[in-house]
Amino acid sequence: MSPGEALPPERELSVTHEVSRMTARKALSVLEGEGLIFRDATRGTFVAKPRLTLRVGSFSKEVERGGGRAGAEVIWTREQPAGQAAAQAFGCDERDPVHVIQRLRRWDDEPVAVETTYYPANLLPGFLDDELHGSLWDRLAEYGITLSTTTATVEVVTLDAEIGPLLQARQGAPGLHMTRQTYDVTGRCIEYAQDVYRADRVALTIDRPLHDRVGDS
Amino acid sequence: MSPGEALPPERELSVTHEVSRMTARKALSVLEGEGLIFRDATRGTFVAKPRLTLRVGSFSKEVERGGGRAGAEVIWTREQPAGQAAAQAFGCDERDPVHVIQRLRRWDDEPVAVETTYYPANLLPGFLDDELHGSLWDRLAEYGITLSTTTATVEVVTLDAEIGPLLQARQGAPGLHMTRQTYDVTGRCIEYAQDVYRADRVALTIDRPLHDRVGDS
DNA sequence: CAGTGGTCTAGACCACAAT
DNA sequence: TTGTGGTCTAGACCACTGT
Repeated sequence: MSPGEALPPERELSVTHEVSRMTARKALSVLEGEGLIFRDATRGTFVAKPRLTLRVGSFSKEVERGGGRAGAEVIWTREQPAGQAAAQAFGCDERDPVHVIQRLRRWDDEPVAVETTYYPANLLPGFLDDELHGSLWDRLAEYGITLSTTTATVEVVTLDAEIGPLLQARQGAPGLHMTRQTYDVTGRCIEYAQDVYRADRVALTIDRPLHDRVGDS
Repeated sequence: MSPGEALPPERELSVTHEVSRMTARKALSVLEGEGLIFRDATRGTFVAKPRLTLRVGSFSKEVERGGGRAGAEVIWTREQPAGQAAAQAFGCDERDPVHVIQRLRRWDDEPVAVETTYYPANLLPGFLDDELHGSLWDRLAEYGITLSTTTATVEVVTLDAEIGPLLQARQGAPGLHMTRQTYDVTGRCIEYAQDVYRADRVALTIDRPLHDRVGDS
């Protein structure tokens, strides 16, 4: 079947396959989790488009498959105390101020990720007052910051009542949670980020030189 | 609650919270997907240990959290025609022979991943005849191969009837599927691998230098 | 209004393990 | 035998949408 094509209604599937509707729904939920189909509460169930493949760090120019238009929409910005997680990343005090930016990342108008990014406020005065729709790394360059390395941790989560609606996914849908820290050439942590991707719509890809630690698969 | 502690039975939860058992099960399934609890069909429901954190592309010496003992158990080995996916990775013909090794990776005796690895057979005569429990990359070094970079793609899958039992997970549990290609210093693809992790038990971490492509977050 | 998926109920039977 | 989770049933009501 082709993307966009409609599947039979759940009630019809349950009759034709001689199972209860709950059982038919469970089977469809597996396909939904795999990203093969999607459901619309009022219209029905449809074949999904293939997953997008994004590079780690989610860079707008670096989408592998699924051509289209990238976009980042600012949901909110805030200046606040760092708190425990960001303070640990930056090696600062929990009360030190940080800039926080939450953005919705789209591909072809389809929401694929919610990105919450933290920066030390003292390094970046006025950072929140200017353009935040484009590349934040380009903005950092304006402050004379040269980035060097990223470390990221990925795990599977369940989309909650806060993130799910932003991604137009139902609560309970599978998500990929990525925690990122980006360092500049002096080894200082400049960026701390928490990204949540729609796991049914996205695959992540990573290039990694093995440099001096070839070793022990 | 502490790891290993038992939760009340589903039937009891459904009474005390005044919901049907199916509804209680659904709530528990969210916690199970998050890796916070696990269920044993005959013993009950228990609080899980924290997830392990593994580094991408490497293993035994590189576990971040969750100290314990790593192990790799060979499930099977095989010499076969490359097939479409491996041929594309190696840039060879689909009929060229490859060595294939499937191993079960454990941490503290707990199965965390199934790893299926492909190597061009002509480069590695006798590769399957020797020790395969330890580091395969060390074995490659014996053939004079120096590895250089890895590229990996990660996506969320549902564990099927083949992989699920190997990981001692029930069918339908969430998994992380990683496709890896490792290249040597001449730019030749040496290793093609398909890994499946228990998503409820594992987080993946990646270090990545940004080198010459700082860009456009 | 009819039709969709989302949710929930109150049962039922199963396999399995411990007692 | 008892108790556990795993599965399934045959309904029900809801919110929402398009006609």
